[in-house]
Amino acid sequence: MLMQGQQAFENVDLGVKAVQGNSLSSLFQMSATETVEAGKAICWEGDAARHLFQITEGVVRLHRIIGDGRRVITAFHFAGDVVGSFLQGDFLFTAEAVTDCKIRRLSRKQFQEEIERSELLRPAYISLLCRETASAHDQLVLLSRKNAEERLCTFLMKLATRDGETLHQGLLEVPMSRQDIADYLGLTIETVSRSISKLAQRKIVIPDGRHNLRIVNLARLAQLSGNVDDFSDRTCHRGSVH
Amino acid sequence: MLMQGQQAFENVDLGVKAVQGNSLSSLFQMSATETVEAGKAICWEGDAARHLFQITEGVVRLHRIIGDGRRVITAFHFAGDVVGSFLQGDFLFTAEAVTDCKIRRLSRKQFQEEIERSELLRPAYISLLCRETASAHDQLVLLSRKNAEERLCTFLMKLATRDGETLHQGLLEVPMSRQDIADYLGLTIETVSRSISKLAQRKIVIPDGRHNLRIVNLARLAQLSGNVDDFSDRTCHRGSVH
DNA sequence: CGAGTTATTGACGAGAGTCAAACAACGTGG
DNA sequence: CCACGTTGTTTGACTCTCGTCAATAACTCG
Repeated sequence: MLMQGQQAFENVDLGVKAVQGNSLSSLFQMSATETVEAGKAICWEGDAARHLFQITEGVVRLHRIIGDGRRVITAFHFAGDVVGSFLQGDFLFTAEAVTDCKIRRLSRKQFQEEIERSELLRPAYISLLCRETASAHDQLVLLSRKNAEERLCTFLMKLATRDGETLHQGLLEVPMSRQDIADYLGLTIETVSRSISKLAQRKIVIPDGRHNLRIVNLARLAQLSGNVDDFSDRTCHRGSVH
Repeated sequence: MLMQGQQAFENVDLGVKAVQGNSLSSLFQMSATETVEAGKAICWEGDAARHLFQITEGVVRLHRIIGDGRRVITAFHFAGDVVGSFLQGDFLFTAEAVTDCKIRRLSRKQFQEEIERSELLRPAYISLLCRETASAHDQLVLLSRKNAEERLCTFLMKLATRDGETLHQGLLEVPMSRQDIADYLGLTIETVSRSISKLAQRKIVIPDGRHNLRIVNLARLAQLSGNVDDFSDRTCHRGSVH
């Protein structure tokens, strides 16, 4: 669901986090960069989806609210990702900045015209849609059949191995709050917290403040994620933290 | 995730269940019809996805197996639906016939060429992909935050209100087994069974054999499905049993 | 440094899973 | 057409994971 853009990236690291490279990115190049403060919304569920967004910096969460206020985070998106690619009418989610973000905006009309026009962009767009769907299916599996620990490990694995993420001595930044993680994994904040504590006890990770985790044993984390052939090819090319 | 094809359908009821109408269907017209016995596989997870399929008759389930044999059904597909639209490399699921089926097959290569060629088919295809993703997100919400009863009611609602389904005096055919339903809803067979029994006690549905349910109180079912504005527009145009 | 927020930990309970037995539906063959 | 075996479903008793509620601790920011 996220990192969608990234498999196609050339990802030349430009010192800072590299963002360019995805051919769809070129569409957003000419748009002005907007700044979104952490916690602020980018768009609202139910509103007409008149724009798509590309994140050039920061992390964004997409969520839906059901009935009595239960919140579901359907995806996290990172620098380089496009938000709203699969919308046809209204926004099906509210997008909010997890951290301070920089984004670019493109009208859906223009986006569609450009896609229609360009023989090059079209396959890139279709490919993106396909990967979004595939990612959503991965998340279905997680929510359907994995226990709390497996969910958390899957999440951390994806964060740790996502393109554009480089772990310096295993240090992983986790920008989202426990509540965000819980709502993404279909758990409660307490269960997320306990699961992290258990991993810490077993010396698989070492928490460092709220938003940093030192990954001591990535291989073990992969095993615990409950994926069939953990940490082999699959974990990599299936990619997406989504 | 499923019924994807159907929103675009004109769905003229031809006495039997109508299947034609979706513009993508035209692609499969020239292919020979194959017969697949109930329980038999149409394609396997991990194999190269060389074909797409259209179901012309019957019901199909898509599933993935995780680690120690846990099965997740990611979607059910019905007559008119296209299976495999969002694949790029390998099949990400095994497709099996729930009932005896008739299907048509089209090579992915040819499909892609035709899509590229036709100004008409392309938006239809993109639209299909978008709806697949949107449907997957609906299922994320279900698996993430709904309890057993809500899951079951959501499922029955979608079955009952899906395009191409006409309830005669509330009689709903449920072709899939309890195990299928359980694996689709992220529950066990026992929990599904108990949930149905409870709905029956409350006279909301009346079971009739294994594969029939008389829906006595559709409105109540909608309320219990835990969707915000149940049974109003949303339930309908969001559609998809998926 | 201190108020407010976010995270951790513990005690407890509920909802769904597990195991096992009884039961109903279906298909086959006599 | 009915007996019988097979398979799928229902129901009950029990267990366990995760959710709930509540208290404490850690971080953040003015």
